[in-house]
Amino acid sequence: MNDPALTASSHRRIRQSNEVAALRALHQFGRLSRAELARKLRLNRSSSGHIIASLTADGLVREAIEDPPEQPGYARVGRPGIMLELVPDAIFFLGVEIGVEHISTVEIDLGTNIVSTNVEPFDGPSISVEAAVDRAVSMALQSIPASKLERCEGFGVSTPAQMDKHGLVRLAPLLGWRNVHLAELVRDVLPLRVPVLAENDANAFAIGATYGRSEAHSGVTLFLVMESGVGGGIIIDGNLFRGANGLAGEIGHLIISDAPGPRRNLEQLIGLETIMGEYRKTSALSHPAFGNFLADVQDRLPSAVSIAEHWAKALATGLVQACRIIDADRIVLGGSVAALYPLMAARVAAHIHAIQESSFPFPSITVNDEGTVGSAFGAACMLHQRYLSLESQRFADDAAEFEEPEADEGR
Amino acid sequence: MNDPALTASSHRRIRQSNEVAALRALHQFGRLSRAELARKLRLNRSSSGHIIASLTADGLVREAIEDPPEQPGYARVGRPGIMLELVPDAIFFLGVEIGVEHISTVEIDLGTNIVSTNVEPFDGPSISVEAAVDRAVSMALQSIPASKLERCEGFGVSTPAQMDKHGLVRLAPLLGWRNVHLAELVRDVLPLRVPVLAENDANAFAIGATYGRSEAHSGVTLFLVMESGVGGGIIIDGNLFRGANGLAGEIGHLIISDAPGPRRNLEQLIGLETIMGEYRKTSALSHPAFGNFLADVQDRLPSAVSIAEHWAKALATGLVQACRIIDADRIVLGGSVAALYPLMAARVAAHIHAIQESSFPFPSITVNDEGTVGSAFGAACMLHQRYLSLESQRFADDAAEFEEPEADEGR
DNA sequence: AATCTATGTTGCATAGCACAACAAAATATC
DNA sequence: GATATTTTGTTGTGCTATGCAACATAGATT
Repeated sequence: MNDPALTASSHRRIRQSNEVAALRALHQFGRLSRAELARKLRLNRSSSGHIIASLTADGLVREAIEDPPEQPGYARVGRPGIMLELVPDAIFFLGVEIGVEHISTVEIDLGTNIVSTNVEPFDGPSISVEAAVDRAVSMALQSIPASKLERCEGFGVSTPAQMDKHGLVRLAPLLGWRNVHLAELVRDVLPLRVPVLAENDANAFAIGATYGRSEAHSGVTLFLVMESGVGGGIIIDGNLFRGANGLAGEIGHLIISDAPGPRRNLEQLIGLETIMGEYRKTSALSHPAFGNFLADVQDRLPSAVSIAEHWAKALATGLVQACRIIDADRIVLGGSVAALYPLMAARVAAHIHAIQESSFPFPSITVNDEGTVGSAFGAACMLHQRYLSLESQRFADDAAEFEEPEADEGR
Repeated sequence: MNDPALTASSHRRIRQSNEVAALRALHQFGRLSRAELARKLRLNRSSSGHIIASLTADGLVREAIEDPPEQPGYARVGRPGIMLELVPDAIFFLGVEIGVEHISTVEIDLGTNIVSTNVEPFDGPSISVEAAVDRAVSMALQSIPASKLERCEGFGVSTPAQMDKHGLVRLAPLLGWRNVHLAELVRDVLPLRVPVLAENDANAFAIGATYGRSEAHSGVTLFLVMESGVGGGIIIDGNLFRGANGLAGEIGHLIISDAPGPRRNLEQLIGLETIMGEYRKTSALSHPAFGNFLADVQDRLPSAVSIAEHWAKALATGLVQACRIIDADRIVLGGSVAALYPLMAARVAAHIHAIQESSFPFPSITVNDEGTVGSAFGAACMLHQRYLSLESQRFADDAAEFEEPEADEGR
């Protein structure tokens, strides 16, 4: 019923769709002239001009002041186009991550540049949802002057929880939440009437790590976040693939039951705690850090290398299993444990080769080195993505009537 | 560049998009009045009327002659609408499956009804690609009168092979093919200028089993085909998810390495050959068939039950692994081995419960009882789906200019 | 029979795009 | 250096599909 493919185009919709396409093209390619835009969007130069005029009037696009640095060989015949660009500070989006031990907030602008961040320690398990939301919202708004607030166009929350696409948390074991409507709670507290989205932290991280990257714009990206827990997310053609319950890509709970004894899942084999638990047994240091472990691996200390070898094998097994099912184009590793991968890449590759049948291709593996605010950044990106879509607030004139006149089975 | 989301709507595009939406709505809901259609498509009754007029002129839609059977309580106040329906025999699509031991062909109409089928034995491994294609095409066209040929709007091929979305086969181990452009070969042989698509047999089967089913229209469906081999396909929101190499859902090659010794993949644990190999050891019959095995399981013969129990456990393990990654909404089992599932459903459920962590939901499992032409039917459905999309031949007037003026990175 | 309600059709208004023509700004050519 | 060439941005016109409102129609309701 609400199948977007079944919804008709109308007149307003055409313009909306084309304005959105123009904004996305500018976001994706940086700077374009009207004529270049027209070619990319397969429409007439005159239409392109009209659309740009609308967007300029709205303050979202402007003509770039300085000329692009004259790249050698870039001189083309004909009248040069006037470069257009998004106005970065036209609007902004906020993202917060309510973690177990900290809350992080991020402000990004229309160009998805990080404007400011804020990280504070936090004791998740001992604090109620309401208090956590209060804290997160006030942290996010803290550095925003009142005059700027109205330019906020979205608020995203990420947290380690199973939740549906509406932001209803079914279960957050690490925080002790159950059946709370996180997105609603945020909407209630937030002194702004902007769209609010909530998402699982690993999914949000995956969005943040891929959003705007042209590599991830098409194809399948499997993203892994390896900390004490191991989460994951799948990005298909630039969009998060949530699955039925938002659990798609939760690769940490794959069963890697090579060893006899109790079943072990991937998280228990490649997570930070396992590594450090093993490492502590062999390290000479009294309070070894992960950095010490990395150094020991680099120095080829046998005890450390042995731990890393087990890690590499388990990781390889998990990735092969995942790729048998989703056939990814690329794998991106994130989280602090990902720093171990470059040291072990050859071993992981060898294990992959040994495990999987030779006729299967295997995607490239890269490491993501985002800062500590990756998940909050991703939450903010979700709203940037939404703004650059037909669900954008900019087209909210008739959205009020779209209040689902008929029952719909979700998803 | 060719991101469809970046392609602008133009005038022609509006009408095309709305005609397509109308056709899809009629296909999905069967019969609708103009007013109902207008509501579903969120457009004005008058526009709905215009669109229907176009489609009627094209012979694709007609007013239903007999009134719908007066369902009790269905009498509504106001002038009753005139029911519209697709004209089933306005056009048709052909699908062929080039299997290892047989070739099947199917003709379907605009209502995705099967008009005719044709199955012949075939010795795949000993025959060249060209000969196989020749044979398949002539079988498909065999029963079509020449006068009807021009109403053909698409030709689909399915075969057990790894291939890209353009129909370029990388490898077909069972048929001994390598690096052949299957879709091109068919286009060359086919005496029709219609779209040709090729797809892996399991993927095609998955499309056929879900296409037009409202359940599969949204959400994630994991489809398993269990014969001597075990293939699979993933349908997301009604569309096939191919992955990077068309291998998404190839769950048969998941590694289920519980037992020590050589690695065993799922196919080797739950495939028909394994079951029958074990069964032959215990059966009193000299040439036992799968049906005998099913009967023995039903009769609770210990030796058969033991085999089935191993099957159930391996299946459960594979399904849990798959759902950890794609978080399916539903699982559909197909192929002849699927007949074993109803007898073992409780055991499979018990294993699933034992294997996976309790906090994870698990989708429903159903059995698909399509005939033997499922894969050929699916191949034909792919072209039906294409026809009911903006890539439809009906809009080919400008498609010729769309010849990719600039390099594009595929996918 | 009169009223009500929803459908299908028709005429008109409007919005947005394509097209063509033109001025502008650069390179290419002699 | 003057002219031709190429490409860009703009402007005016025409077309097309939708929206809107009015009306006739066909059944149910009273």
